[in-house]
Amino acid sequence: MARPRFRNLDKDTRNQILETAAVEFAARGFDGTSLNRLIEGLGISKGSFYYYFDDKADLFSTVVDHAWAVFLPEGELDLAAFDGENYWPALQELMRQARARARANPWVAGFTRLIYNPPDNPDIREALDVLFAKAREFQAELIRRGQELGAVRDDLPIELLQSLLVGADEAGDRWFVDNWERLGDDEVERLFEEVFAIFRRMMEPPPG
Amino acid sequence: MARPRFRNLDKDTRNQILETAAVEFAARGFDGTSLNRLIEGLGISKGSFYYYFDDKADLFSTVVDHAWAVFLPEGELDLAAFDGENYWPALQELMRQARARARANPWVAGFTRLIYNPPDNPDIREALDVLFAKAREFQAELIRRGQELGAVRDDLPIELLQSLLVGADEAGDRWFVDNWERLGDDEVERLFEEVFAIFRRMMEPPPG
DNA sequence: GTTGATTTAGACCGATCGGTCGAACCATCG
DNA sequence: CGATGGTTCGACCGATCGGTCTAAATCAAC
Repeated sequence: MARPRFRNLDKDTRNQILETAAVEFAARGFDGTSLNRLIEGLGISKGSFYYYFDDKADLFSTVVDHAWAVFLPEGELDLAAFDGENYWPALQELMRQARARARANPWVAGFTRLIYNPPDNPDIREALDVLFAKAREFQAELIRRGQELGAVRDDLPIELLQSLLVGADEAGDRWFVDNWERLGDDEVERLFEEVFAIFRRMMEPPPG
Repeated sequence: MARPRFRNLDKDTRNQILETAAVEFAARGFDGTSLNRLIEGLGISKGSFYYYFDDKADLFSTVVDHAWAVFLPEGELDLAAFDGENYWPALQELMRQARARARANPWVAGFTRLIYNPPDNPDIREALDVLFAKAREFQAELIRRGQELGAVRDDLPIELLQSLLVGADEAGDRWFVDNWERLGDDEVERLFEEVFAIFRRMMEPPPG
């Protein structure tokens, strides 16, 4: 994690550093991101960078925390408030917000892909593992709550169902982000409802 | 593409080079793969490597062609033979074979992810673009044939439906490959049929 | 203005990268 | 045997990498 003095910088400066680094890490991965080019792009010197961060891995860890804050839905999530009546609408609203965040921070989608090709550096692997374990647990809680309510099928290994859903969801996110401008908000909303209906049919107990 | 003399090598030697390179490229990407370490692992010298390949990009292109051969189903695919009766069983069989290939060549799954973080090298970008354009077109043809037969819904942009399906399919592939050993062939087959039923419900016109 | 702590700057380091090149090796000829 | 053409080898090159370090700039307190 960044040295304490990092907090002394302007909030804008801190944000610019973390966002720029996040975009670069998301696009090129940890090893693929050049620290030299990054700080040159930011207009800060090497000495300054190492004054605020221990090393490249330290910057990455800080960015991971930043990414997690963006990934999480706003406000606390009260699973107990989900009941048989509102489970599907509440889930749909969560996904709608997630899609909005994905559009506002397109690098987050790139970040999620880092887990598949982790670098050798063990600190980085651990930071990614922790991040994605949290994300997976969050998704799994939503699914399990649906199973408790009888809304979601429980005849498949939950990891399998979760994999299918997350895979489809990430692909859908990508498609919506890529085509949002062309389609306009209304068409996106209409298609999003269709897509959510597909997700719901994936999750519900199969007919027959 | 590799120099013509590459064909003079034993088929085993050629395969070992291409498979080892494929695994490495799939795991670390183009830029992340070290040519020095690769040839050291293969036990060949730098001089020998450059005797058969123009450069690293040339090796990559050759590997891409190799990957495409593995990705494609065996034998020719006759879309006209798909009719309303056998569309779903035929599609299921195609997916079953794809899953078997994914298990036998796990690096192919890693290869498909390269498209999301392409390196700067324009030759590599083009090789990847061509490869994935072929793959997408192949998938799209299957979907369009289903639409002609009235089996598959056509009220969504086909690229959206295709994205969702491919995203879920790749995630499912990954899960099956990771858990195959633990589950055994029979359980994998049972779960695969459940998963295909999910894909079918994603593709069919929605009820109601 | 002087002092001392904080912050910035960039020259420099060893390691590794992809790629070049000339020498050596080796089989097949006359 | 020597000559020849195909093949292998590894030292070497410039570029770039992440990281170190010292000196200068800046700021606050008196």
